[in-house]
Amino acid sequence: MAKHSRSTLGQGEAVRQSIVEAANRLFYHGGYNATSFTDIAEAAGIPRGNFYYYYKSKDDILAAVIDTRIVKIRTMLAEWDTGEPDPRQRLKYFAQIIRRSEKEIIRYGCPMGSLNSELGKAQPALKAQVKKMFDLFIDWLTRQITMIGCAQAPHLALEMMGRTQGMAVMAHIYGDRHYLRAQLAELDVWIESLSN
Amino acid sequence: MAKHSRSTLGQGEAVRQSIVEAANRLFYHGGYNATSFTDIAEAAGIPRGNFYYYYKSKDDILAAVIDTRIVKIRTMLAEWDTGEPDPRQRLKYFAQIIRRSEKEIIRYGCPMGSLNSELGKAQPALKAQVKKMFDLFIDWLTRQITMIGCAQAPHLALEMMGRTQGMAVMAHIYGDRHYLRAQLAELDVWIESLSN
DNA sequence: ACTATAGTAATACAATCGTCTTAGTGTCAA
DNA sequence: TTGACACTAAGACGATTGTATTACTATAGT
Repeated sequence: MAKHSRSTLGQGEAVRQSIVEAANRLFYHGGYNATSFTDIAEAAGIPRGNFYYYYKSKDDILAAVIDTRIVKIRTMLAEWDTGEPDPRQRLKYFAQIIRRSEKEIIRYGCPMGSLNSELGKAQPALKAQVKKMFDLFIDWLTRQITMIGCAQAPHLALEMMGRTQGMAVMAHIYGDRHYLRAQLAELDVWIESLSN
Repeated sequence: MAKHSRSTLGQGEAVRQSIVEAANRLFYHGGYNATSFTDIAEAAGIPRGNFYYYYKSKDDILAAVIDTRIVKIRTMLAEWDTGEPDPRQRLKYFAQIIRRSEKEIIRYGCPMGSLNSELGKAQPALKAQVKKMFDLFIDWLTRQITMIGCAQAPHLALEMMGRTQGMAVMAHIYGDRHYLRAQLAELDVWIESLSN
């Protein structure tokens, strides 16, 4: 369909990207196992057979999906680090991304948590990939809490992450917007109460 | 293999039960979509073709699995209700079942939460089934908290359930026994602090 | 002894799965 | 003009999916 593609190099890079974007969305909205090659191909607008040229297995696609998610997360956290000096405020940014994706969380749960739920059971290699995303957040949270001056920062980071996972699960099950908001408000209070 | 089965009626009821038990275990340990008819048949020790006699679809099996889970939960809660007069202590029983299934939760996550994660995305009929299990707990928790005399009991029930879901997710991701125990200890403190 | 019935065993079925191959297109450097 | 190369298009591949049918065995009531 593209009339004249960029000349010199890598016009297929756009296709590669559209595959990953489609897969990312489908994995999130429908789950990994429930999403077929055909689904991804259709969503990405390429013929099914053309797939192997870009990714040689479904696991490969997942790896690519997770890699781009990781890059996005890293970028986001880095922006917060440079844009906001107060670690406590940074933690509130973290809570803010949940508020911002309220609708999607209610519909599909947490994109990281639900992926882990599915892959963490019997696919250890894929689980390790998913864990990387969590590590990113946990490490960052730990750093912020340490900067605030709390002892037990790693433990508190896990606790905070656990809270968000819990509220995502419950909001997903009950489709309850108000519960989610109330929990997030309490999370803000919790953040405020840090540094004893 | 069974030499002489019970005479009068329903020797197939045992088979039915073994199918549900096998399916329950496999759905929990491997996930619903990742578990095939063949897997269940093998685990239950019956030929694949014999399946349709008992359950006419995979969804039917899931429904049966959830039904037996619901019966178990209902029984357990009823036992607590009759065996323990103090609602606060009953809530601690609830926390106790998590402690008791520590190993499985770390390996496979919460059997209810992970099922919802998988089925809640794009299978609304099955999601509704799963939600029934949560309703059972939420209603019971609400009743206990009401008995204690707290205002906002429904909200607190959701919060407590959310906490347990969160810790289950995190414990599953990080395989962390100590985190789980610490969180459960904090949950006990939280229970103790109820009734202002 | 006969028949209805409950349950077993084996397999057929179309559809779809993830994977892989092959033929062909268009573009650019030499 | 040619050949190399990046990419596209179509479909074959065997395996497995969930579903369904059929023939068989054993038993129990009459």
